[in-house]
This record gives sequence, structure tokens and C-alpha cells, in this order.
Amino acid sequence: MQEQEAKAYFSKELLAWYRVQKRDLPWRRSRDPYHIWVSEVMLQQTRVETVKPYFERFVALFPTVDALARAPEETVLKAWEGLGYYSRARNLQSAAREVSERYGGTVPDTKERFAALKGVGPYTAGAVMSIAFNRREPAVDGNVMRVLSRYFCIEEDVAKGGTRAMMERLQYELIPEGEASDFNQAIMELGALVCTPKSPHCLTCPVMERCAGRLEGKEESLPIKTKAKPPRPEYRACALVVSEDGGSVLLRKRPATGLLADMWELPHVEFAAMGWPAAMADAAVGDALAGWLGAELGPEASGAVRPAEPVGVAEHTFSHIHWNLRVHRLTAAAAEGAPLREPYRWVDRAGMEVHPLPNVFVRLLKAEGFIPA
DNA sequence: AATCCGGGGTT
DNA sequence: AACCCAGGATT
Repeated sequence: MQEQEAKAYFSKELLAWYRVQKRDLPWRRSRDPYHIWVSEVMLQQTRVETVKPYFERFVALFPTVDALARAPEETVLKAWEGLGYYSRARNLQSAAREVSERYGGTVPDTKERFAALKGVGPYTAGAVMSIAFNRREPAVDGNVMRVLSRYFCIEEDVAKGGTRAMMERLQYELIPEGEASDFNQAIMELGALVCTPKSPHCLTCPVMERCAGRLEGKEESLPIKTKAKPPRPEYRACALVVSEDGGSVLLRKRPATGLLADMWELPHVEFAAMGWPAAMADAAVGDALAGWLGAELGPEASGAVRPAEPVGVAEHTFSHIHWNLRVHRLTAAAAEGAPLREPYRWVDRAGMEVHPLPNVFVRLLKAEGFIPA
């Protein structure tokens, strides 16, 4: 049957190509399932080149499941600072604590047990089971969806759940006996190096001859995917309050759930939540922001917070929200000695080393000279 | 099935 | 300016 030949050809040629072309990546130098696990979580929605330095630092800081389990959450978040999707770090540590307590620190080698851990979905479960334990499990990520949809000319919407399930069955069939680890890495490697999203490099592809998508001239229009909604705009006023001596900055800790959970940040407030017009002039923003922050900090500080000067606009786009931050420098001299209400805190430069901040605020503090660039 | 959850590199 | 990246949790 022609279909079976196309599948056997794909598996054989891809595996041969991978043995020659595989990249030397930090997590490929380890056989430790914990290291493979950490790498897979970091690689969720994140590029290889971005992950490399984070992975090296993370496994140096937390070499074992038990070490990660014992660490303070803030230390883990600090090691994750700048990577994004911070719930990955919190879930990974939560899962490490479960593995430490329930399995004595040994990563479970069955899909059922491993997949039950926090932050481990169908992809990560399949990836760690196949790569670390060579178990025959599919691991369908964006690369696999793209490669399979092109090679087999599958025109289903890859954003649909049913398409993913179909891809998992297909990938399972393609795994050569005893080759799950290399094969799953090979198909992802092909997607990353050759079968790229735009303008795939078909002339260097090991399975070009029998690629149905290319033979149909559809290699650039596949995979078919419904496009995401554009992020909604949020207009916010943001306070940069540096202490009189210039040594500390006013930060606050975010709530334990939702956007940027448990991270630290400069105080800010949404215009719409305060009934302020989005087009408010700088002077008015400074006054309104000072009034708001004074009330936030409590009766002792109320009235002590004063506007100083507009700093400018900082913009930051999340996948679903676009922040437009009107940043103002404020003074709060009279409030510096008074006790601060939760979740606010004065943080000095040494303290910045242990408080995890989203990149948008790190950039802001560097631009304003509070953190060395 | 939608929506929420970061940040940045490619084209 | 899109697009999308070795996705998962929540609703």
C-alpha cells in the first residue's frame, strides 16, 4: 500500500537525517529525566536559543528534583525571570515537591503517573516519556503539527482539538520500533531547522521526494490554522517612586493567581478602573496617580505622595493584552519611614537580586538608571 | 471550545 | 505588522 510506503520512507529517512544533523543542545548532554523534564517545560512556547542560558543556570541552581523541591518559590521565580509564562515555574516546583514526597525524588517512568503532575500536559508527558525513557509515546507540538500536515497534506485546522488527536495517532504509527527517543526529537528538529513556518527549506529536506504538501504546491499554505484574536488594549498609569536617598524603589507583589502571579512590579492602575479618560494630559495623570497611590499606601502616607515628572510611555504586549503604561516619577518622602501596607515594599538594589520582576519593569528600571544596564 | 497565561525572534 | 515558538490550566 502506497500510504504505508510513504510512512516507512518518512520514518527511515528522517531518522537517518537526524543522526547526522542533530544539534548539540545542553539537555541532550544529559540522560537525567529531571533535566529532560526541565528543558521540556522551558521549551513550551519558547525558542531553543532563548532557553539555553536559562536551562544551564536552572540545573546549576537546582541540580535535582529534591533541590528544586526545597528551594523558596521566590528563588525559582527569580531563576525564571524573563522567560515568561511564570505559572510554568510554579507548577514545575509544585510537581517537584510531589515527586520528592511521593516518589522519593525519582521522576516517574510511566505516562499515567508523570502526566498527573502539575504543568505536565499531553505534549510534555509524551516528550519526557519518549526522550528520557524511550517509551513509544507521541509528543505533538507545533513542529510536529506543521511537519505532518505538510508531509501528509492534512488540511484540517490544527487549532482544533480533534486534529491534534489525529496527529498523535499518526505520529505513534510513525515511530520505528525502539526508536521513540530519537524519532520524536528528529521530527521536532526537522520542524525547527528545515520545515519552518514560512518559506520551508524543501531543497534540503530529507523527505522532500514524497512530501504530499510540496507535491501539491501547498508547502507554504500549510498548516491551516485559525488566527488568534488581537490583544485588547489597557491604558495604565505607573508610578516610579525612588526614595529620597535614591537607594530604594517602591514595589508591590502581585496576587498569587492570574497574570504574572507572585511576581513583583512597579505600582500601576488601569485608567478605566478609576474612571480616568484614556487621553488625560500628563500633568493630570501625575496628580491622579499620586492621589491614587497615597490612598493605596494607607492613611500615614496619604497626601505624602506627590507628582514629580512624567517619564514617558512603556508598552508591553502579552498574548491577549497590550499594556500602555504612562510612567510618572513620584516622590513620597514623608512616607518612607512609615510602615507600608501589603503588598507594597521598599526594595534596595541588593533586594532587586531576589525579587522577580517581569521584563517590562526590568527594562524600565534599567532605562531610569535604578538597575545597571 | 475559548480564553488566559510572557516574551521575543523571523519574515 | 504578522506570525508563532519543543503548551497547559481554567472555564
